[in-house]
Amino acid sequence: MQTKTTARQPRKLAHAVVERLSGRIRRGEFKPGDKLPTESEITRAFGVSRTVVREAMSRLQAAELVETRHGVGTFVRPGAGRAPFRIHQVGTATLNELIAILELRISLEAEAAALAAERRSKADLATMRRALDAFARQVAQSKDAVQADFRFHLTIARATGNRHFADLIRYLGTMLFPRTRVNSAQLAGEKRATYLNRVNGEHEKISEALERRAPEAARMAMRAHLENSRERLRRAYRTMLQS
Amino acid sequence: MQTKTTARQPRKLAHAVVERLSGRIRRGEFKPGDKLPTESEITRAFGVSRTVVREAMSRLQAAELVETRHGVGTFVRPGAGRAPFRIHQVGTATLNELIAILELRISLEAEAAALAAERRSKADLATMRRALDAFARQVAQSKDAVQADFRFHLTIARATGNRHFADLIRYLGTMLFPRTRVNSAQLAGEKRATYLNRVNGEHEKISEALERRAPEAARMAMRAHLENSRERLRRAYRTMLQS
DNA sequence: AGTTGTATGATGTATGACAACTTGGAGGAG
DNA sequence: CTCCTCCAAGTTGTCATACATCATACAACT
Repeated sequence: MQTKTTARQPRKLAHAVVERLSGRIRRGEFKPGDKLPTESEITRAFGVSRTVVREAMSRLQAAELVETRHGVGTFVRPGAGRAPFRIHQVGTATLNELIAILELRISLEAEAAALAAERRSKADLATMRRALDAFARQVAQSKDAVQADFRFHLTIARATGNRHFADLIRYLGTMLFPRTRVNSAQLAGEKRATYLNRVNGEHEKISEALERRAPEAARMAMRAHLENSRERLRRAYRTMLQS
Repeated sequence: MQTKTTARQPRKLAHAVVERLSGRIRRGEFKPGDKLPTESEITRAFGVSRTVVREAMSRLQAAELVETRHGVGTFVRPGAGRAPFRIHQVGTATLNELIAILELRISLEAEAAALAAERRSKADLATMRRALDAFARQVAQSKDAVQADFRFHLTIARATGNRHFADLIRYLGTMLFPRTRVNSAQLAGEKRATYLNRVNGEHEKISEALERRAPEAARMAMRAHLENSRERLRRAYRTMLQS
């Protein structure tokens, strides 16, 4: 009963159906808005059971390639084929991977700081202030102030008025969060405190530039802050390898 | 038989199961590496058929929250809950939306140009040259040289050696491609030619900076190029509204 | 001890039936 | 003739059952 087309790899039939259908969508054989064949038609065409077809449909839906309306059919969604941006890190967090992501952050946050300096509202300054205070408080309690740190950066991104900056920076943040925490955990006692205080000082410089509505100063301060971060990262890894 | 928990909205049972399971995963009740209950257990727990459970599983897989191994079970993937970055534009392409995306591009490509000026290989210069030639050729044939334009920018992104720059810029490019084409189609004849020649000149300036390994010059040239793009966009929309 | 066989439980697929929903058109009321 | 109602056909959503395939643990055999 089964056709020879996919007989080689009988495991994951649904996967094969997904591949072929999504291929035809991306290739433009099914254009956005088109109604693609009914489940029973696909069943006949591919020689698989409806179970498999439904599983495949489910995946296409999850990929936001199609949209199915109960009792009507499934349709190709407008803007199909645009894969979202994602960072495919290959498990191992190499130093180079982290630095690559940091380069992206430098690029984005430097510009974001400049834009925010022009556009920030008083409310933005207030939430920024709260983040900075929380940071200082956490440092005093010998905690890793990672959350407050992130909130500070995110507030600046939001102050640009361009939500894409905030979205992207948050995404990048979630990517390298677990690791930065590990890194700061490497340091202990005195060193850790001085390190965090220096970070705090850099944050204050950025904040000050935003208050003064000084775009170029903000850009430079943010760039310096993140480049210092990069250097700290390099050093941390070197000492880690030596121990 | 059915529990009251989701009886209100009997449509999309699978969706409900997905919500509850993904919620428990994000909430940390199921940690990465954990094996979550078998399909029959979930069937009993939620009072739905195995069909629904499998549909839910399928979506969780597609979302890369879990991974199922045949004959063993389904496990929570490490790094679950990190949604990829995507631009949620709501159909209508307002001017502000396009400018917001362009701001991102400015931020990224300016830095990319600077990095590429330091790191570019001779091969990079060659492919850049090819893109520029193709651009000029297309302009001579009165075609919209969008593809060649994009290839030029993408080559620079790749020359940074940081693949994330290339990935992101390509993503942004696919976002605003259809529209830029529309815009350049607005212009006709003489104006279009002078416009494209000016773009070509700006490209050449960037290229020259990359050859000279002059990071700051490359950064400024790229920034000027894209800011000009932004102004052209503003003008095009203004004239469009008047007609 | 080391290998093989087998039992068990898990996911993958097939099949048939019915429920819920949408749409379009037949048929009656005005 | 027009409009409304209602139903019938077609499609997706859900259920139930059975069997196939895979992975693992443990018993049995050499």
